[in-house]
Amino acid sequence: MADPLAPPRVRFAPSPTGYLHVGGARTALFNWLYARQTGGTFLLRIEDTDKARSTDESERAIFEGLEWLGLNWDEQVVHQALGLARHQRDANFLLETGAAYRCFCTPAELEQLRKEAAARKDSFKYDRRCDLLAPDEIKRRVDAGTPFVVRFRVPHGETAWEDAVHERIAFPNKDIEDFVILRSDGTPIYNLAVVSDDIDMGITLVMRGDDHISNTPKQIQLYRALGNEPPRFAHVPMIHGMDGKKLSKRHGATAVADYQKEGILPGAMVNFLALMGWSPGGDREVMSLEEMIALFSLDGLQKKAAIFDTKKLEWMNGQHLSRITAMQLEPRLTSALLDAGIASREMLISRHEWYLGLIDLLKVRARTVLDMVRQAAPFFPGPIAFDPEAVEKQWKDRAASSGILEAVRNEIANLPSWTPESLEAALRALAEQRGVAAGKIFHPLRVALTGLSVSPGIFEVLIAMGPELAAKRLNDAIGFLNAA
RNA sequence: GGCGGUAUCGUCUAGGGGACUAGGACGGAGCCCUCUCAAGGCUCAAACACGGGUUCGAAUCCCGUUACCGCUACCA
Repeated sequence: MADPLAPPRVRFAPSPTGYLHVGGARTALFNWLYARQTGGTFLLRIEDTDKARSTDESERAIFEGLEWLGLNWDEQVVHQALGLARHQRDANFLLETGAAYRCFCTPAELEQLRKEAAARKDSFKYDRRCDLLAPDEIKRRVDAGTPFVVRFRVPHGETAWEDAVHERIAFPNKDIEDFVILRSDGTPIYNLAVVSDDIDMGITLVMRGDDHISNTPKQIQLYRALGNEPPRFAHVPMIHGMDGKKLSKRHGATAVADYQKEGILPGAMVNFLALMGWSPGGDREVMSLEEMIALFSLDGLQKKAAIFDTKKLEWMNGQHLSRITAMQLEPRLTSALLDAGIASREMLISRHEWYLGLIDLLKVRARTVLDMVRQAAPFFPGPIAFDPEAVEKQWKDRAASSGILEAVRNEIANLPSWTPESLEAALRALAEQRGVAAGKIFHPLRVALTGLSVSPGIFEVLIAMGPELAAKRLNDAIGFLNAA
């Protein structure tokens, strides 16, 4: 920590080897919230030193995921691979200062040593044999072009730090082996690259998953050997699946893009993610991004892994759906509607007021925007399917149902005014006239209009549909019933 | 195996020595509202892993045990 008063600099450092995972998104979110609250800087670094696994597509997926969530980063994106020269310089510096040494052991030899240790039921730790090589022997091998890796010589003692979420964590150095920092091909290993980059980027707080706890003592040693004070560390808990294991594809969707496709709002996703491992205290749950920025605190970070519960995510989404305005929701629903082929852009533009009203009608009882798409279909001209269960339940007696629908069609066709009140009055009167409960009219009518047994209030449905479409839906239903 | 981490309702969590008969939320059960479904309101079931300390007093502090998780690569 160079200057405790300087604004913090934090980073999110994913490796581009897949999609943006919800766990990664959550780590990014915490860093982002911290930076935004403190007036600090949030940086993005792509850890692409593993050429074999890194792809441009995954890098794009990470950008798109973060953008969708609204987690904008400051400054230029850093690509770790571009720091190669500096990584090598740092490794050489450590070699020169004697903090590191060359190791000529081949992977095969190492493998053999591991096997032997396993046979003895010992835990393997590199025995430093190459550190014992005489200087002229080392020179001879280097001159002969023998490949070598660079290993960091872990000093005696203990490495400890005050973690922002765990308090003090300490490792006896004897348990840390002399780890490799530079491969025989001259490329850096993770721990070196991370420390070199974090120093270079001026990172003051490293907030990351707690699966990095055991890397931390190695990194602290590197900071010191490189002549730098280590930053603060905050190790946040993992996110697990419902079975308590690390969240993976087996648990269903783990990519934030999957939730985007399923119609989760970014605000809800971020809100839900924030609550996995963080609590503002009290009973606060549904929050906007702004509220979270204001409330965020390292003190509220949880130590325990959280289990990803999609049920609660959906509930959260429902909450955000009901708080958001039709206007705010419009762009997201529009693209979903277009994708589903339910409406055309022209249709939505030409009846904009009506469209906004429809959104208000639907969003109350939807949990995702995909729910809304499903519920929106009947309000557009395309044909609808009659849900078999709804038919079974509400149109049990086909002839009678058909009769009711015809009566309704005639009744509302001649209505002088087309308002919720006039429609309700007319339909209730019809029920009375036929000597049946109002529900006996409303329910079959709902199936006729929407094909479903679930919809907004029936009069609102009629209004939103308008006389023309409603008549068409009724005729279709009557035709369906008479044909059967 | 070694090392490290964690442990409050099924799940997310509040709690930071007395206010705890352990609070809220999701999910579950039920009731109310009601043309259906949501939303909303109300009610119920549901937890301090175990064992020792420390203390007048422990969910809260300490130590063990157990369970779970992570790391243990020339991956990140």
